[in-house]
Amino acid sequence: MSAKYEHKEHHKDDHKSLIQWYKKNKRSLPWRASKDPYKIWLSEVMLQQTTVVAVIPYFEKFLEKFPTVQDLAKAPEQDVLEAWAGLGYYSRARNLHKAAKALAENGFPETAAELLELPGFGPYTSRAVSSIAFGEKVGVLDGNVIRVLSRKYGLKTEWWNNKARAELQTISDQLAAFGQSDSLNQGLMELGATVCTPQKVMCVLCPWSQDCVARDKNLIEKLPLKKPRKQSEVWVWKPLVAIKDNKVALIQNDYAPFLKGQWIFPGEIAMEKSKPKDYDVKHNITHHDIFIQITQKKSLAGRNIQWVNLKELKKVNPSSLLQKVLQKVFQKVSQ
DNA sequence: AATGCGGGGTC
DNA sequence: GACCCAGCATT
Repeated sequence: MSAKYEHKEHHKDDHKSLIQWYKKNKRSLPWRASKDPYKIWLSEVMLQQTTVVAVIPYFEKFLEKFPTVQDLAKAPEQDVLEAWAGLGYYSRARNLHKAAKALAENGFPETAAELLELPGFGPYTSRAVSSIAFGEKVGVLDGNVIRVLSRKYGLKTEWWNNKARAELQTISDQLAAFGQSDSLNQGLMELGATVCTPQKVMCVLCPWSQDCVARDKNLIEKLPLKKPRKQSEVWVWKPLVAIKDNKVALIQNDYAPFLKGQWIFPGEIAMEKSKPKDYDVKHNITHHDIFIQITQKKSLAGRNIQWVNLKELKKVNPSSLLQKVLQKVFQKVSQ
């Protein structure tokens, strides 16, 4: 054990104060009303890169459509994607569906190690489901937990590096090992989401504020360390948009550096030094800043073209990029 | 180890 | 409008 953790030994009741705080202050959220592993899992996957506010309506609707893991397993993938449309990161939905097929058959394994074998279950989701639904004494490590632990114990951990990240995982595991790992893990995340936030930190509400290294040493703004970022690139995309009989012409993307292999409008794309003066729509995919200049066509020919009904578009490609472009096209028409 | 995947929030 | 955010799969 490194010297860094010895600090922690001085505060052996950290887990108790956090759990007590969580039980008193937790928000009432739809997925907290149940111990059903399916619902816990669904919420964790939806919450992976999305905010609580955005997730709630999707979560409710999704469960109306697919009330059990068996319902999800037997649904066509396109229906699952449609229910996910707007949430982003659509491979999450595809993997959710794949895993549902295995889970519907055999039921949920109750340990993180077993869950980890399933598609879409990484270290975080496996531990979240096993601890929250089944009480396994394993700690979670997500962005919230990284922030809380880095500050509380004053750790300058380069958490994006796997080896360094393992140190934080160890601390989280140690806290969970005391018991009530469900409340402990959710407490860590709740604290990070509501009190120990990236900005406007509310230490006055924190159960750990009396013994927080970052607070003592005025390091709140410095921790956690920031991951170095890849510089963003400016791309100008000139899609050809042809609409006929409520159908739109798409090709399988072999020319743009984003959404590879997915059905998008045909057209041209180029990387530029700076953003163009005129554009119709702007979209962002990771480090691609995409400036879109739309060309409307009366017709389009080519053997690779697929004409997709506008009502079915979200099933073929749920990305909001296409929705944004079409919205602009209809806006132009009505002007 | 590095890259791709999207949408939303903040200032 | 510029900048920030992060879990999982793939390569």
